[in-house]
Formats: sequence, C-alpha cells, structure tokens
Amino acid sequence: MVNQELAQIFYNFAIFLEMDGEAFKPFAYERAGAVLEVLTEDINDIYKKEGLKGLERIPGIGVSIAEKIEEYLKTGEIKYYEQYKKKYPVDVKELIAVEGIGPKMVKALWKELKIKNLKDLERAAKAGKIRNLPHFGEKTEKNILQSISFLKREKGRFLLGGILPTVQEIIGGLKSLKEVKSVSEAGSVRRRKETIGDVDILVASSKPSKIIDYFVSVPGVVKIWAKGPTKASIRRKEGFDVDLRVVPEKSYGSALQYFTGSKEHNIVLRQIAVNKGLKLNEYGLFKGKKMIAGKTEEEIYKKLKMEIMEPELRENTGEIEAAQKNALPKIIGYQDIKGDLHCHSDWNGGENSIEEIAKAAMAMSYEYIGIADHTKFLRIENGLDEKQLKERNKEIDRLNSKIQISNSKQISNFKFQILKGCEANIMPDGSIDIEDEALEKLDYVIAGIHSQFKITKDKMTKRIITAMKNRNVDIISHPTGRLIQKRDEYQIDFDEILKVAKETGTILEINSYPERLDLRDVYIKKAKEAGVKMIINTDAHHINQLHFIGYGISQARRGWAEKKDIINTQSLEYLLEYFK
DNA sequence: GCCGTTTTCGGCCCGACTGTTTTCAGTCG
Repeated sequence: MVNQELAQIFYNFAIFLEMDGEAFKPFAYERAGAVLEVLTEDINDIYKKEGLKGLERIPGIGVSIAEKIEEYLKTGEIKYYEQYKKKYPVDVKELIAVEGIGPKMVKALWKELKIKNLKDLERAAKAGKIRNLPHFGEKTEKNILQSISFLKREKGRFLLGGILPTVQEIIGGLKSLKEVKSVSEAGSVRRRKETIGDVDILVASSKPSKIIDYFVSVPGVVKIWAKGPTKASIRRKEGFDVDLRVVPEKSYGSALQYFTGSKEHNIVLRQIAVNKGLKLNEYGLFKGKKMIAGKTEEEIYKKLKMEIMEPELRENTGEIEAAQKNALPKIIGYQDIKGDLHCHSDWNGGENSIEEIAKAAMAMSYEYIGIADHTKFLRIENGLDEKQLKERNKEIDRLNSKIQISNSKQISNFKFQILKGCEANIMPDGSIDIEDEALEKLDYVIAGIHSQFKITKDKMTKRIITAMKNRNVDIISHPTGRLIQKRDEYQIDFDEILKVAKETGTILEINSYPERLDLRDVYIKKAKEAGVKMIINTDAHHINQLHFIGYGISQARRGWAEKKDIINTQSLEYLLEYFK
C-alpha cells in the first residue's frame, strides 16, 4: 500500500535531516511516517476525494508534508527527497539497524570511508579502519562487528510466540523469590507485538542485589552483557536478550508505565503532563519536587485525567484521545473465547485424533471445538475428498454421542460439541476444490488460499470475493497470506473484501499461528469499523498448539476488537444459527 | 515542519549510558 511506501520515505527523510543537523524537522517527519504507517484509510483515496485539504486534516501532516505526499502520488517521487538520496547515496535504514549507529555516525562513516551499506561497514570494521575515525574507537568498532553478526544471524527480532513461554518461565522464577514484591514483563512483550527485539522485565523490591544475582545465574543464561546494582542484561540460550530492572515499590507503577511504552505513547503522555505543569518519568509523576503518583499505573493515568488502557493499546494510535474522553473500547479478554474452529486432525496432516483434540479442548473449558481438515486439493497435507469427509463426519457423530452419554450422568448442564468443518481450498478462479453437496453436510466451512499467491491485486481480490459469495463458505482463513519475516501478504483490495464480507456475512479469521497472525492489527481495526465479524482460530496441527489462541487474542486486542466483534466468544447456539 | 482551553510565533519529552573525551555528543529505550 502506498501508505507504507510513504511512511518508509518519511522515516528515511527524518534520518537524512538529522544527518544534516536539523533540529526539529526530523521529529516532524518521523511523526508523519508513524501516522501513515497505521492509517487505516488509503492515503490515495483521501487525496482523490478531498485533495490537499484532506491530507492536512490528518494529525501530524501539515502544508509542507501534504504537498510532498501530493507530489509522490502524482509523480512517484519527491524531488527534495531525491536530492537527499543523491547527497547521501547510503542505505540508511540498513545502517541504522545496527545497534549503536545513528544518523550522525552514518554521516561520518559515509564522509570518511564511503560506507554505503552493511557490507561496506563490516569490511571496514574487520579491516580496523573504523577505530581511526574521530569520535570512534576500538570499542565502538568491536561493538559494531558484534551487532552486525547478531543482525545477520537473527534479523534482530523474534516471534512473540517463540519467546513468550520462556519469558513467563523467567518471571515465574522471579516470583518465587521472597524479596520480589511485584514482577511483570514490560516493553513490546507486554504490548504483545508480533515480533520482539529484546525482552524487558521489571521487578519491585527493596533488595535489588539479591534479585540481580539470581537473574544472571538462572540456567539458560549464556552471556552477561551488564550487571549493575539495579539492572542487568543477559543473553538467553534461545538467542534473545533480556533486560531486568529493579525499582523500589513506590516507583513500580511509573517504571512499569515507562518501560512498557510504546515510545510514541510515552512522548504524548509526558507532553500532557508538561501541559498540566507536571513532570513524568520512570520514577514517578511530579509536581515540582513533590511526587504525586508512581506506585501504580492506574494513579498515573488518573492524575493525567484519563482512563488507564490495556498495554496492547499503547501505541499512540488514538488510545490517548479515547482515554481522555472515557471512550476506550472494551477490548476482548483472554478468557472470552468459547471454542476454536480451525484445528487439523490426523484425518489430514494433523498429529492428533479428533478424540484427543476434543479432550484437550474440554480441558481448556471450551464449549465447542471445530475440526477443519484440509480438502482434496492439498495432497501434501492429505486433504480429504468427498468420501473421506463423509467418513470423518460419521466419526465426529460417534464421538459427540459418546461425550454426551459419559457426561450426562455427572453434570446435568454439561455441554460440549465437536463441530464438523473443513478448510477448503480457494482455487485461482475463486471456486472451491470440493463439491457443494459435501460442504452442505458440514456445520461450517472455512476457505483459504494455499497456492498461486503471486497473481495481480485485481485477480486476487476477485478470487477471494468469488469464494465469499459461495453460499457454503462461512469463514476466510488467514486472509492476507503473509508469513512474518518470510513472505509478504498477497496483493488484495482489502476495502473491497470488507464490503463483500459485510454483504455476505462472511467471517474473517484472525489466525493465531505465531508466524501468521493474520489479520494484522490495522486490518482488524478496519474490519471492526466496517462491521465485519471476525473469528480467532489457532490452525493447530497438534494439541500442544491449541494455546496459540492467546497470540490471536493479543492480535485482536491490538486491533481494538471487542467481544462482540469476535464470533467465537458467543454460544454454540448463536454460532450455528449464524452459520445457517 | 507541526501545532495551539495559556500561543498563528515560539516552542517542541526525558533520563541514562557509552565511549570518547577533559566537558560532552550520540544513541537508546
């Protein structure tokens, strides 16, 4: 989307301006970039409808940046920006990604050594050329090399799903110490972002040294980066870094608020504090020298005259304004899901029998579970044909009656049901790979794209729309097809898809699989605004993956989704009626 | 370059650390 292209340009713009020592413009451009990145409307549509004035209506975009957006939409480039690209023919984004390198260093490296990209930087550092530059030294050079090797190995970020279990383990360990009064994850982990750079953990205690000593000696620590009186930084064997900070109880709330971020959220919060004649930092909220809040996050937000919001909302994408008006959404909770409708059994590529899946679902206190085996097109996953699907349905009927009989004697109002579903394949022309007659026998039908991702935007949009108009199709799985850090989403006109989803009552999936998390948060927000229903599913191929649901819920929360927007927060009766 | 229940001009978030320096610029979160 053109929004993202412009966002990236403005981010780079900000860096160029900072290289030239501009004082306040970089901040303005960075803000414009951040605003565009999360803007749900297509900037091109806004411009077409309302022209320059429409652009200037967007907060953070004024006359000058609006004109640059116009220029980009009309000509595909921005002259002023092109001039900078000529002046500094450098891959700023790549270089700035190196820990410890900022705009000023990029400039020096270019001017003195003609370093343009990561490759040049690595070569120069290995040759020992960097240490001779003014304001650089041996240690800086060594740090740069370390940073580059980390970047190359891990691309710098980790999937939330890959690290959260370990984080919770570490926190559990800290909780067991009697010196620990409170402990929580902070930073992007607490905000449940899709990917995590490094992990922040915060502890309240009056005995910091004991906590620090324990923290650096836990099994799994492979390197201690820093160990001070109240903070420590380590690398885990899994490859990511963890920062721990210990603060006194009276500052725990302000520190938690501060270290949870996001940076953008905090900037605005501190500004609001300043406007009220107050000062906010990690030690508390102050009026002059007097501390007026700090023990809890609630009292800080309250003193700043707003509702406290869930960490997943703290991105400065409208939550602060909403909180000031007491108009925060009541986002879906982690206990609100009543069942998972996208599980693969051993009838296709999955690892567990339907009975095992049902038992695991009951253990999670679900009211229903849906088996959505692949259909025949997906040979590699043993997709089921019409006949096999019929056999599988019989098995589900058998299990359902067995469950009812075995439980009716013990709990009178017990209800649990296994639903008959499938994840059918959407063919390139939008048709479904299995007969309508077979689909009609099911409780519900998921349809998804599993092949031919690289077709034009127009064709892909039509393909999905054709599938949604099939009267048997209830849900579209992983609607944009992206795999985080592996594959971009396919080209679609999302607004058009929302329109047809609304007309046909088709549900869009929020796939909880850690590398999918598809829909993304901005799309969830759009779907909610369009009144399109969503469902949070796991796509589990093993019962150990049923807990992925938490990541999908996080994603929904970051998209401001409420309970009513998510259909599997509802009862079985409601669901079956809706599908019919 | 943006913005306005103190302002259409004069402000713009805050503190700590690091590595290079003899007092601080640059970077980070």
